[in-house]
Amino acid sequence: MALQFFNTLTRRKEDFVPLDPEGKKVGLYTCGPTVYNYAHIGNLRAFTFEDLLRRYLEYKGFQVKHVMNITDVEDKIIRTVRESGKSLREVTDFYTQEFFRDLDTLNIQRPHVVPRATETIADMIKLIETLVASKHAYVAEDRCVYFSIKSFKDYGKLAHLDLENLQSGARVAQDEYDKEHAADFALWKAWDEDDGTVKWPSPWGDGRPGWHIECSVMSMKHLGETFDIHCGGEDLIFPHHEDEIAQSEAATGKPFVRYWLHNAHLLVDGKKMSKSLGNFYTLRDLLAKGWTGREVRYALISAHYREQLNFTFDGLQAARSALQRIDEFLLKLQELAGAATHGVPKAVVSEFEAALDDDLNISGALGVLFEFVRVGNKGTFSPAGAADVLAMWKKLDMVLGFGMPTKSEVPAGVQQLVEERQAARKAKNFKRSDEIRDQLAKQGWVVDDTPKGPRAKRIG
RNA sequence: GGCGGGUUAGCCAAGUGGUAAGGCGGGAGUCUGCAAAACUCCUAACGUCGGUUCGAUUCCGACACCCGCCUCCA
Repeated sequence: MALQFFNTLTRRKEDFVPLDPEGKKVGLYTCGPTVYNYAHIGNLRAFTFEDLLRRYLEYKGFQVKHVMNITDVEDKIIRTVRESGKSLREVTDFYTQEFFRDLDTLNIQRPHVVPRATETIADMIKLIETLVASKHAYVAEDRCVYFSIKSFKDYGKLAHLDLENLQSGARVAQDEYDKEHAADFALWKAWDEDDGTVKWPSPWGDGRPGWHIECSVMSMKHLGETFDIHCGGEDLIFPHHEDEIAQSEAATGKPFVRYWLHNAHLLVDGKKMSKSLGNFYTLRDLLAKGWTGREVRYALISAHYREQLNFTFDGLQAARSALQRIDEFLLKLQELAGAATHGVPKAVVSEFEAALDDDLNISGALGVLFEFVRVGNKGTFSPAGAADVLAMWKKLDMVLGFGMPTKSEVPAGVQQLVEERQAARKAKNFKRSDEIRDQLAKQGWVVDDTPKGPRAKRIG
């Protein structure tokens, strides 16, 4: 079966065929963070989904050029700047760095190009000038430049909205009476006092770019006027991505993006994450509670990206146990030298791929792997067979990013106690052996007595 | 009000017009001095009411409940 993605634009699954005539290169743009605070696990779900997408594309042999923006000028950032007394750059540099640290913790691959909004302002002004010249945009009384949605006949094609419905339901900010249409959106925001020192010169006076224009400009700059895939959370469908389409296509006259992929949000304990409910978590919160990056990665990645994910600590515990099951299997293979050859069933790889080909059905793919683990645990492997399986798993892990387990290094002191305990057991001095076990536990080590002798493992 | 998604065992979560993967949990067993870990086996499910059909959890239509977007938001 061909690789298929659910395209928000058409609301159906479509075969994925890249723009590249040779079918090799893929342009991927993922909406990046607004760097005014630490990322929360809801944000990180989007980035783990996008990581799975990119890894699978690469696994399938595509050459992916992955671009992700950093939004480093925006209302909330300006507020943080004002309140902290720091410079814009100090604030955004700090949270950008922390953001990438989170990505590393979750083993998310870094994008190839990470443009910052504030470094792309000249290009944004150029695009806005084009839109003003072609009457798709106008300068209002308030000195802001707005995009005129009436000038773009396809407006609403992504979100499946029409203009009348937009007006009836939407709350319209009171200070937006300068606009010709309530849903017209700012391309350029005129400076006001609250902005402090945050401003750039433009043909329309000092100010700063609107949010939507950033993504249009940064994506087209690095991927071309039409590119393959654009991702983001489902909340971005409207207005953000709708507006990107409008301004980009109005400016270039070409289709902007071919496949739009959006991930559903996550809930925590069945409720929308919010600070007031006390169910708001950043990655560092979870790390502080003793969870690891890969456990969080597993929990975030193991449900289909278009389904709402209910994040719970029970779920994290399930992720931990599931990973332990995988680790035990792989560690066993690493140590094993059995009699019969088992070999790698070809079906595993093809079924794994078939699941992911179907709009990244990760649950199905993991199901295939666990099925294999169960069958594999029953069989025995020759050294060559075990090596084959490990090689296969390593390849599949390019997609999953869980990493291969390694035996924990046992310090000499610990190893000595383990041996002492084993000697005591041999001598049937169980009182002594249990004492040593307690002693090891205090040092953070647990001993498993396997048929092949004791094995020390670090706790946690 | 408009647009969209969901409802599968105790929990999480795939999928299918012919009674349904997987993970976690639970139970039993193997192993062990006892444990622990591991492994094996077992366990249990398609919101309600209609319709189409030889047959529906799967298609269609209602209903109920949940959730998202429509406003900064992954």
